[in-house]
Amino acid sequence: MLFGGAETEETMNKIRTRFAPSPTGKMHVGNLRTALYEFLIAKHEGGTFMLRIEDTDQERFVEGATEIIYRTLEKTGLVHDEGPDKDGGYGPYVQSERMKTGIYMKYAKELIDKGEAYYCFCDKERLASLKTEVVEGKEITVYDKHCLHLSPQEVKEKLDAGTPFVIRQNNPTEGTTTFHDEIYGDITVDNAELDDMILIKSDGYPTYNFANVVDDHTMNITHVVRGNEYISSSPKYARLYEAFGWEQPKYVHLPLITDENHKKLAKRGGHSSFEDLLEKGFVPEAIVNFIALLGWSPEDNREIFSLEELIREFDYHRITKSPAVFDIVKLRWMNGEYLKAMDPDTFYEMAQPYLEQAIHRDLDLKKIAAMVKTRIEVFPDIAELVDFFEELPEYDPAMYVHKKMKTDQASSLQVLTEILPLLEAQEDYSNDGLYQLLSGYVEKKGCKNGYVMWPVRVAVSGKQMTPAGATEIMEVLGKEESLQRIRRGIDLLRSISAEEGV
RNA sequence: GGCUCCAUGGUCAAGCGGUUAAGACAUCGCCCUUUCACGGCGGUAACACGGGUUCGAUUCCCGUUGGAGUCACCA
Repeated sequence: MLFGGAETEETMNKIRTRFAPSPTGKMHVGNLRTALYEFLIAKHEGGTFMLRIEDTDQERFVEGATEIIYRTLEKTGLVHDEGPDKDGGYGPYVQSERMKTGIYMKYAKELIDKGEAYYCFCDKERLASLKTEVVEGKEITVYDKHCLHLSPQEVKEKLDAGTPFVIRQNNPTEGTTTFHDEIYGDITVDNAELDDMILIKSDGYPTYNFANVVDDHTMNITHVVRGNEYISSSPKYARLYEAFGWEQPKYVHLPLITDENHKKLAKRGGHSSFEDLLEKGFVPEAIVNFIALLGWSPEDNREIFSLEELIREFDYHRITKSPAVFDIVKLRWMNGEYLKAMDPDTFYEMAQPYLEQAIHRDLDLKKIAAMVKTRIEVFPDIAELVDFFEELPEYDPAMYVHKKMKTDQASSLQVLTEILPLLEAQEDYSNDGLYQLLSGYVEKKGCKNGYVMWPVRVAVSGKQMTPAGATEIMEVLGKEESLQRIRRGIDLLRSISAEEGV
């Protein structure tokens, strides 16, 4: 339930959110989850979801990273309404291009005029000489406002001389600054904690901190949604808004997604990027569904959501505060649910490469796909499930012993020997035909189904577990191969009993 | 270390002063079964600790402890 004022304000001003990644490599799930929530917050209210590329760090720029961003958004269905490729009247949508318009410098100078920022000519050496302490291997420097006290004359001289400079925010040293977060509530810090952060770098590019604020404001972003790691710098952003006299957006800070050691998910470190997950055989829908539930839950107990359903259900007020461990085991389960629900043709299409990699002989892969569909969680699981189709493995005759089925090696030998002629005579090698044949034998024999099915299955697969029953396997294998495998089983069992006899 | 945030089972989580403290994954057991899986049924397992406030705290406040994030001319 919203307060009256907020409600009217929200319904009048259309929500605008933005996903603002920097093209520095892979898209890890933390980023993706941020994008997802930004998308959902906007779409839940019929608002606008925008993509903005933050490429102000030319050193960290990675070739192809922008393409990864586009591809990921496309595959996950997080369609942006505005972006570099979709002008919505707020462009350019790439910060390096925005910079060319002079926008950042213009606003930085406005701040200088107001006394809220200043030129700084300190070089690396001076900065290094500043009071620094080393904590856990990290150097901590607090700028001493040295250049704030330069006279206008001195500033002009240095500028004219072409001395390299940066522009720093001029933060107060007394009092406190408070900003309101939609999830975490009011957060207050002493202004003494606020460093005079750099707004414009010596290469003329704005820092993330500055560009972000300028862009969010000029692009009319209503809800700034971002990871929790930004919460400690948010007071500085709030001060920037104040300094400009701009209205603050709503802040929605998201709880961190961590690894199993409860540490922030690193961009590096393997299996946490969207692309890695795809490679590991996860489907985008499952990934999206899973990360949606990392930090948010619906009112009921439902867990399986399509993107459309998420849009409908997503209320950002139900976002959690505490961090969530990225549990790949549960993702696997969820992925399995998606595979089971998938229509057979789509499943076959996606499973085909994995099947072809495991099986090179001319078998009905479609039938095999249907067998494994409900038994795997991710596609790579297929390989070890179907490898026996390719070739009958060497197997331990002890597999013929099954207490519950009341089978042992002797009984198996007998069963196989007795049914071999029946199978040789059988023309219909369909699952139904074979099942009927063997059932008939069972009936005549007056034994349990498993008493004959078990040894047949073992003979024909050579495996402890298979994705299907004996007759289904034989159907796929065909008459010739099936008979061959059963004869091999008989040979194996005979040689054992001969040994024992001696 | 300073600052900030967080704290319900192994994990994701519901709960928003009075509940037998949901549900899901994982785990264990049973059933079903042409093995395994699927499916069905059931079990083990949690409010970090100490003070308050209150008739009554998992829930509100304070502290302790623990964890995390952050402290760049990176985002």
